[in-house]
Amino acid sequence: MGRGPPDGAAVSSAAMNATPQPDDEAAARAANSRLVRDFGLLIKSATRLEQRIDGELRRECGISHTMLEVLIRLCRRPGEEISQRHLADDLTLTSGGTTRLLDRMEEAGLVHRIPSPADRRVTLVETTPRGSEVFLRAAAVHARLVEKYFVGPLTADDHRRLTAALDRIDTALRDDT
Amino acid sequence: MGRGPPDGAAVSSAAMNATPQPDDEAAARAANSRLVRDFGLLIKSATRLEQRIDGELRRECGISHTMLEVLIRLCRRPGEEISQRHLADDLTLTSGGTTRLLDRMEEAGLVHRIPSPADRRVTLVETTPRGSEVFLRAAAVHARLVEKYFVGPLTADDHRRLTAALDRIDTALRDDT
DNA sequence: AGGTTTTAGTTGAGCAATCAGCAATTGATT
DNA sequence: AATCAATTGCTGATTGCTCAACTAAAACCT
Repeated sequence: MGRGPPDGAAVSSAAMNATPQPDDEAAARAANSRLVRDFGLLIKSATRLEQRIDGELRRECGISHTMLEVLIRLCRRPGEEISQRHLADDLTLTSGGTTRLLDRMEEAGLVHRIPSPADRRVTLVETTPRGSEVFLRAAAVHARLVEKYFVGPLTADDHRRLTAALDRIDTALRDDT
Repeated sequence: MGRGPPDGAAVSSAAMNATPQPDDEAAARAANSRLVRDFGLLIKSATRLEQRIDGELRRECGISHTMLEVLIRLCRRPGEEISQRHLADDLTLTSGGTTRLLDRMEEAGLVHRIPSPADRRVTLVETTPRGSEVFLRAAAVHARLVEKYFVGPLTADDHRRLTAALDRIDTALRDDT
């Protein structure tokens, strides 16, 4: 009653399809490749993780995970000038997406925009006091979830190696184009 | 003219905000936490990776990464009965999302739906010959990218450990509700 | 100077997902 | 056998992004 197919029965329906294409075998081989599965796992677990934290943040703090990422960057070094462009690059968003994200955050009273005195094209983004406050609550939720799903299942060594590996992957991605 | 703030100047604008809230310091501390950054890296690198492969697949094969994930599952064990529900769970999609995803794939001639003879609520999904064919081309693109960004930057040992770690994370996520 | 090219941000249109609500079918309870 | 609960897939409305076209400002050439 385990996971594997019970050998014969399940295969019957597709066998009626016509001549068993030579493609089918090749496709089955490709689909069962180790790398394909591993890669899928990376994407899937990251997606699940983000969905989980996003849902929890929305429920408990009323902000999305993306908004939290913005607040993280704005709170990191208070007073540092951060432009929309900079945020867009850092968050892997387009400039248009960033515009509207900040529209929503501004409307929610979490940030405000200030035209840069040095360059009249750029607008700088700052947290409001309310932004910092919401961020603190969100950070607590975040910490709890990270603890549970990211730290809990891993040894300290695993964690260190995982981070290092991701960092190399991320660097490779950024360096290319 | 480097990256870091030139010490005094950048801080001035925020300092005018009012009384320096005690929150600000706490927020800065939280934002600089090691875990926050590591977690962000996981999400970000996975996102970038998926965007990259998604774009390449669309350009070269005309399908999205999500569609590829569907084809992988349908080709893995040809003849195995796979319901929409099963796909939805496996892809971390809602049933509504799956319905429309399969609508598009059916329209593109990649899959077709068959009502299950055993349970008239469920509809089964199969690849068409064209689906297998497209999958083969997509798998080649996929393999090239996985090789470049997932295998290239890592040693074999890193890769093995990374996968194991992700598997534990994914399991923890699934086991919890 | 003066004209071209690049960069920052906004906007309209479109896409792919979500959520919430629905009908049909099945299984369980009495 | 009749009801009630749970499950499957579909649909309208909404969300949050992308892409492409646009304006304004700055940087770069001769």
